[in-house]
Amino acid sequence: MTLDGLPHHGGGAEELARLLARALLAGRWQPGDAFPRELDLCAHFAVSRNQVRNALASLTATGLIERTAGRGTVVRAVVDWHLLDPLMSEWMVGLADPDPQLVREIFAFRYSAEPVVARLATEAAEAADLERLEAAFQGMTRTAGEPEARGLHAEYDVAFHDAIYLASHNLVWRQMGHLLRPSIIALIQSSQAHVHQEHESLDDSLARHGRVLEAIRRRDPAAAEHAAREVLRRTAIDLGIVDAPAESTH
Amino acid sequence: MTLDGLPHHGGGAEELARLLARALLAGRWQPGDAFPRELDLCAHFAVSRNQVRNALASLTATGLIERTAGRGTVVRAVVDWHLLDPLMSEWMVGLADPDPQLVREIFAFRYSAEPVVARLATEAAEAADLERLEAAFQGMTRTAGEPEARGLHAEYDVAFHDAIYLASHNLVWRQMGHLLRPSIIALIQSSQAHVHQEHESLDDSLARHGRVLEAIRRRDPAAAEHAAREVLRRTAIDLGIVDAPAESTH
DNA sequence: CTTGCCAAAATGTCTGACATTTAATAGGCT
DNA sequence: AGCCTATTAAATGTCAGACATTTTGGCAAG
Repeated sequence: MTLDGLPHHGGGAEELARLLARALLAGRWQPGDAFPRELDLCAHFAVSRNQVRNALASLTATGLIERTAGRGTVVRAVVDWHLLDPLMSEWMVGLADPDPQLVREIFAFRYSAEPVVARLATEAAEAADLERLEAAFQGMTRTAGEPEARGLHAEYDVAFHDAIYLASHNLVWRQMGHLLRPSIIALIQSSQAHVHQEHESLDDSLARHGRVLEAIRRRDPAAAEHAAREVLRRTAIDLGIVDAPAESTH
Repeated sequence: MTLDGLPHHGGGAEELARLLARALLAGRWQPGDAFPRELDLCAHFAVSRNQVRNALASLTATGLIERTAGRGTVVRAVVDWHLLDPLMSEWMVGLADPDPQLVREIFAFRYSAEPVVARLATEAAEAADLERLEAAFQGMTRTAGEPEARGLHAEYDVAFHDAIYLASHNLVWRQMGHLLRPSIIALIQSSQAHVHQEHESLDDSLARHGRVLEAIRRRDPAAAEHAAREVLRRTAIDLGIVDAPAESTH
């Protein structure tokens, strides 16, 4: 419950918030646990109480902690976290050891949502949206298989899926593009672990992405929905969420 | 651009934030406009700079405004708003004159999302979820048609749809229950306006809700998806988003 | 055993001064 | 005139310290 082992930081309330948030996301405290007091944080990080209070305000706003006058600060349960807050997504990316349960939940959401969004995109996409999809797909193609461009490839991957959400032209759906980055970053970290069938997997994934693009361009709702689901099915395999390609396509 | 006409308030930064947020949501300022300065807000509302800064921090966190040292505070565009932030939903409920475009966007989202969520619910619902659905549905039935219980009926309506999201047992989907309250409150305000075919509409809506419950209880994914879509189709008519029941059921 | 009071500890608030950033402005030089 | 620079003004950001408020627990009287 102490704050031993937390790294120091350069400066600024934002970075302090990020640091504490990542410790929380990594499971450093359990739900219901007492969080360090303001003055202890001030002392440990050598910052003013202002900075600490600002940082804690961010954690409160994202549902990570709950503060009450007189009682103190306690850590909230995972179900109370505001997973759709952009700040939260920012804090999740590059997390060394993300909670596999959380990764699975986010993926399950995407698996159910993205086919619908792809369908919407066939109806709402305009020229600019198609260009964005096209550019992202070509970026993916260009960087595929180059080991040193792994990060860049992931960025194009994020851009591709984000472009689908944007193409839906719905204010609510497009908010959820934030979830993509942590989800996809987790994917490449996971696939870095098991280096099995690297080439097959990538080619297959690329082809499936291409079919989504094509379906949206043809404005074929059923095909887009199906293709998006196929992309995510491939991703599920690579993430190790489903261990075998034993499932049929329908 | 001034703050004439803004009502005063009882006290507390939360209420001040709520007040300013509602003014923003009501379109009091245009995107890109300059927002009042801290000291002006202090003077107008007779509160300390602390309270003002706390309130503005909330508005910043929800993407309503953007602040930069030296430049000031400017109002952000609607596409930058964090519509999925619980605070935002709280601020939206009971808004006197909600932006019809925004209401339509939120409804379009629900129309595409809830059928999928209902399908998930058939697979993931447990006993407690069915009880919650059942209780909400019976509450809706009990309060249907009673003019003085209009607000209570809306609450049961919210509870019913929220129960669907909860029954999906997915961390991301259940976050979106927040969107329901403003959406459904807008509905009853709208239906208060045109008092056409009050009884028919309510009976029909109730029956469609019942079919969702039944489908989830039977664990019939296709039926649940279809029934949820039918509920929202009814709602679309009542909201005046589609003006006629000219569309076929399939 | 209960009740009430008091003290300790935590977060919340206020105030005033100062720091920093940004934009506009005035001035001098070519 | 035109341009570059230094200054000023105006806004948000930060700090430090004292004080207020809320909650909890202990202690003592009944």
